[in-house]
Amino acid sequence: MTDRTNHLPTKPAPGKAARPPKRAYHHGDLRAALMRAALALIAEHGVKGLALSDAARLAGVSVAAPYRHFKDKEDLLAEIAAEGFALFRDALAVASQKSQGDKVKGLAEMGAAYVEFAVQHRSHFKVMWEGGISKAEYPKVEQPAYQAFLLLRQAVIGLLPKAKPERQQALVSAAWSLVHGYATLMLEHELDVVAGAQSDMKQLRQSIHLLLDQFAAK
Amino acid sequence: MTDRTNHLPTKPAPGKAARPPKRAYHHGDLRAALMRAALALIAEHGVKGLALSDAARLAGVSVAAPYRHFKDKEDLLAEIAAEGFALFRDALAVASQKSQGDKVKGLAEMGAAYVEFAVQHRSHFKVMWEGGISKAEYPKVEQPAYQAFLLLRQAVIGLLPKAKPERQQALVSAAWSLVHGYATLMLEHELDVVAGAQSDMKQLRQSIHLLLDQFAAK
DNA sequence: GCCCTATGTGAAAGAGACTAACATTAATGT
DNA sequence: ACATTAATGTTAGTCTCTTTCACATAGGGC
Repeated sequence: MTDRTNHLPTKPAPGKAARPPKRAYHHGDLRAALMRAALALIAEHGVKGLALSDAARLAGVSVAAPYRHFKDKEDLLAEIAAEGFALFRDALAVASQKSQGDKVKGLAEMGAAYVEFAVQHRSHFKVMWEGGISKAEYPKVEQPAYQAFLLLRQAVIGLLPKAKPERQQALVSAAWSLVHGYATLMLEHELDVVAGAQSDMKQLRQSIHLLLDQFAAK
Repeated sequence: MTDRTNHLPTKPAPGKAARPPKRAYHHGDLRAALMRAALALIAEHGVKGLALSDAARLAGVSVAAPYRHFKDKEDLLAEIAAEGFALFRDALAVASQKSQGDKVKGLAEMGAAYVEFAVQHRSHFKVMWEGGISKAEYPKVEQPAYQAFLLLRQAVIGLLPKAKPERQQALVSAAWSLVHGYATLMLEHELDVVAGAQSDMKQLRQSIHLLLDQFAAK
């Protein structure tokens, strides 16, 4: 039953003739393989439905093997969350560069990037927000998460540089809440009950502009 | 007043005497007791951390007893979600009545009620949204959830009765996303990184008005 | 080649979800 | 009243998953 030669999408093949991925005892890159396996399983069964033993089986190793690379299951999830937040931060950074001139547009870009990330990295996103990972306990997670927040904050405050701090803070939490709520509701298909025929991303951009354009007006 | 007959911590008291609230075989209202026990445990350890067996122990029965009242653990969670959505819907309904004259204020009230519910019914709210309950599978959950949505939708559309449907829909999803995102981020203490000294609810009302006041302007 | 250590394995303990067979009580009908 | 039946609890056991432990294997530096 257990196909020990199957390392997931086995991507290596950097050389020539694909050496039969016959894995002998040592895997080679089990750590990464386990993370990919976990992500694949989460995409299928949700975070709650992830069994570490399934990830191990999918990677073609014994159920005890993961413990050579992760302290426990939560540690694996934390690693995925950390990776996710790093990707997330980078995506937001790219978006923030896009429209340097038009600050309103820049913020809208960032909001779109926020939601787009959630869609394109569903599993990462779910682990990041509903993985139950305590950021205080995992600095590896908190660090990129905080950097991502700072990018968002900067983009919002850039619109109202002279406003009172309370107003800036209200705006920051409002903008964050808007895009975060949109992303989470969409991932759970809750927004299906709202939408007409338009696509999710079109609907999103409409919502974002509807609200963020107003930010500039003030 | 759901206090039936305090069945939670029951001590057999091997000695004689004492007519302690000795529960004789039949509990009396185990179904409700289990739901309360589960909610208490969820408040402490989160949805993920809930063990059905712990709820049983807390209710003073054997670990098999819950299966006389719930098909499985998910069924218990679905029941809690259904109860939560019913309370939620009622809370939104009350809020929608409050400011019949001023529609903008009415919507702000509803938004505040949304978040206030999340705070005051933390455990219910968490089960409702991160419990992993499929609404298609549990009509008992979907029904009150949909009614709650309709209340929110009605409040939003009431502001723009003549607008084009796409615009109305964008507004509905935006308003929903805003309050939902705010509620979820706040429950996870993510907003702590934003806030100054102001309280959560004050911050919320500021955010809501900041955005919802604009709704009326259009 | 040899040793050290990183990495993988099987076995087993412990916990939680669930089931089956049995026990006790509450309800109901006559 | 009393017997039958339906509800509701219990004990014991199975299954799966998490985690640990002692042991096996391989790769790299000397």
